[in-house]
Amino acid sequence: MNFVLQHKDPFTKARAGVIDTAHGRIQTPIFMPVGTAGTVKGVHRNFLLNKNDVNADIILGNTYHLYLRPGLDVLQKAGGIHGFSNWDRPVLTDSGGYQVYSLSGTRKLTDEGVKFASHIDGSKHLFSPERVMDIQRVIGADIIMAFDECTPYPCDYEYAQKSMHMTHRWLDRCFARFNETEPIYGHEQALMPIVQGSVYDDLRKQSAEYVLKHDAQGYAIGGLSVGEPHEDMYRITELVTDILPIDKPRYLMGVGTPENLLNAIALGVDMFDCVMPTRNGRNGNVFTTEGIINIKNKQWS
RNA sequence: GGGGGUAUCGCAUAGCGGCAAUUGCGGCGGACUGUAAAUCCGCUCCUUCGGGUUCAGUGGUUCGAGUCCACUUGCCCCCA
Repeated sequence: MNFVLQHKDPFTKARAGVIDTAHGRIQTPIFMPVGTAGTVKGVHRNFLLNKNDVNADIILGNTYHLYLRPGLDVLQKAGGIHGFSNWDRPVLTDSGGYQVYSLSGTRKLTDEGVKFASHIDGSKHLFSPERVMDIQRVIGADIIMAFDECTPYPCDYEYAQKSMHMTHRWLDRCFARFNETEPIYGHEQALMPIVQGSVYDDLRKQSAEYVLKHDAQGYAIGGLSVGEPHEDMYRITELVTDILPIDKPRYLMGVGTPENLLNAIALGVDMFDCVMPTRNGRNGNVFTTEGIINIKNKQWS
């Protein structure tokens, strides 16, 4: 994977660039539709591909969900996520770090990793940083994410700090495993670290500096858009993008609303993903220049 | 013509003597930020919040009837 920064906005920190992957080119800033289990819910494939429609340069998949269903055997036989989903453009897989947060009721967190009780059948599965790297090798996305803990909000300082250090140790283990393994399907995979530290400036600074010790091809900001005030989200985003290298893409995970996207782009973010358009779309919401409308309400039909 | 069944709040259903009355759908409103979400949460007879008026209609039994009885009406089934 290779990133070329093409333009910088003279008035804000916004940038435009190009990411090249084995499965094609991604123009940044980019919004990546979320296709958790290998398909973007509620959006027809043609609509996703057509030049005049979404024309998605890249979509997301999720390690936890794909691992549980269809499972690694099926994925490997299909030639990875690209074969399984019949999608030949780039794919990024989230590591399951978000599920550490969203499935907090059915998992056990230790330094070794996370023991999940499957939301499908209750079966137990240990996700360690090493295991998550191995799984993402089998899934075969072009960009894979480090295993982290997405901290909740609110999150007290002590917990945020402890969690951040654990995420850092996990990051080192992710890179160690990543570096001692090879892609399975012959195309390059890039591993992205994730900055944590909740809404605490000093932790975020520390985390942003820590992840840089790994020479990655892009850096992500996680643990935001989990219910914190927007001003916290923007302040932390700017604090982190100011530390991250100029010549590497920055990925703000889980963001967001149209307004969030524009503001974060102005703060120097290049990549985004969010379930909001697909989930809200399935629930009848449409974002318009006049505001949000609910097309399930009769007045719009 | 003879016999049997049935009627509940837009639709579909529950109800077997203490009921403003179950559930689903529909309708209306809201929520949703690295997807346990085509999900979830309200409201859905009227009300001046005290209460009022309801289960096809009319009458009856009963302290009390959507529930039991009689008749009327509508629909459904079977036999001619």
